[in-house]
Amino acid sequence: MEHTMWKNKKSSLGRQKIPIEKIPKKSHLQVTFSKRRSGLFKKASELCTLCGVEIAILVFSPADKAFSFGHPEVESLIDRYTTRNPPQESSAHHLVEAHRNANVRDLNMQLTQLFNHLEMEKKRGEDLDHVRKARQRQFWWETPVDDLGLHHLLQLKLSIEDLKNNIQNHATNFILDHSSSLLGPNNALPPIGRSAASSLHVHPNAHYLAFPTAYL
Amino acid sequence: MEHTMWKNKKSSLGRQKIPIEKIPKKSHLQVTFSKRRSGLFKKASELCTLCGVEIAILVFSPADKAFSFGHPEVESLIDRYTTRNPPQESSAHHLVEAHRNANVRDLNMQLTQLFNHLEMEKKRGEDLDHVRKARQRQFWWETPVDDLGLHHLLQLKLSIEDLKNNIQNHATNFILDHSSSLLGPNNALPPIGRSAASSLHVHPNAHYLAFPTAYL
DNA sequence: AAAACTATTCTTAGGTG
DNA sequence: CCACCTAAGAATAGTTT
Repeated sequence: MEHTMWKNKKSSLGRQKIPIEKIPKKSHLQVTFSKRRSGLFKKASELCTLCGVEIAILVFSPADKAFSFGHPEVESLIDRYTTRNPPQESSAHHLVEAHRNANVRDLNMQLTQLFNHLEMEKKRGEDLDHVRKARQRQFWWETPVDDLGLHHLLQLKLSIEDLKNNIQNHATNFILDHSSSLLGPNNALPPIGRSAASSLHVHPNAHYLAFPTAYL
Repeated sequence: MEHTMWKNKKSSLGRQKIPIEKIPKKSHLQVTFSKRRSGLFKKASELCTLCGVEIAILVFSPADKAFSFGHPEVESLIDRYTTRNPPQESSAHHLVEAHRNANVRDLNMQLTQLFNHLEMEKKRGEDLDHVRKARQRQFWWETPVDDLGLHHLLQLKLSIEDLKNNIQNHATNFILDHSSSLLGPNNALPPIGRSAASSLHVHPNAHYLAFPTAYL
């Protein structure tokens, strides 16, 4: 049977050392990606178990496919993360002050960028977490996260752009008309912060907003 | 010098197998957490380099300290993830439907300008990052994000967050006041979305940003 | 394209300074 | 806390089925 089993020829050279740099061969890269990804997720799960920590991992392949690992759940951990790196907001009356003489352009500019981060603030809708919770059960790290209705996303994107313009409009009018007063305590409005942008981002990788971390 | 070198006593038993379950001893757990966390981040970084993928990792310790790894950046990856998993859009959608017809056109113009500005900011950031990258090739995940020095962008971020709250408040009032009606012929805004355009849709080079690690 | 197989490299538990 | 050490255990590159 063995064509080359003469004497002690090894059936495999075993693991070879490879340089940590981009793998040129595409097929090879794909295999490595697969293996190492699951290795990474396994390590993560072990760390979760051993140390009782919570971990979320997001991976975007070169083809822009998304994979994720999350214990207990990606969504809730993202929420926690974004909550902790708080946008450091000012108080409501400060806002009124700031925008009393804001013009349309400023609003527009900020509004557009707002949408890049709007997702981060939609965490009020925790209802969703419950829905998702049921989905992943065992070997959660093996679940590809990718398949979503692109259709739906595009639709949503349009809606949001419309919304953006409308809000702009009304905000302008509002400011002009009642150029003072009327801002109650913030935080009154869960619903609007809930919108999603499209999968076709307006920002490739956009501005680099980083907050220095100061945990606890 | 060797206190226990008598005969062939081994100086170490080497790695012992441990069960994958919560480590009971707290001090021990902390050490393992430290070691394995950096191991995990190293694996992630290797995967990034080898396969050209983008990865974000969030870790919350039992003491609720946050650690993160991000290539190119945690925030932008989170953004991408949440964008692709649209949480839900009921309320926003209603709002959108309610205000289909706005004076889209001049907003359009402004937004176009806006995007140009954004491009500039982005380039600035990339340039800065390029410098950084040249400086630090290895172990970039250990690089604190604080010295990014994108003062301008941080400032911008603040205004965004301010505006966000402002808009929310305005929207709240608006919704309360005109809680229905207002429908009209739609008139979408092709230019501003420029989603399909994607002229700068590939991130040429990543940014090596990570958050400094805190201690348990 | 996925699973099995190996030989090798890599990671890390346990210890010391 | 960190860096280093040792050697056992794990992960995996390359190959085969």
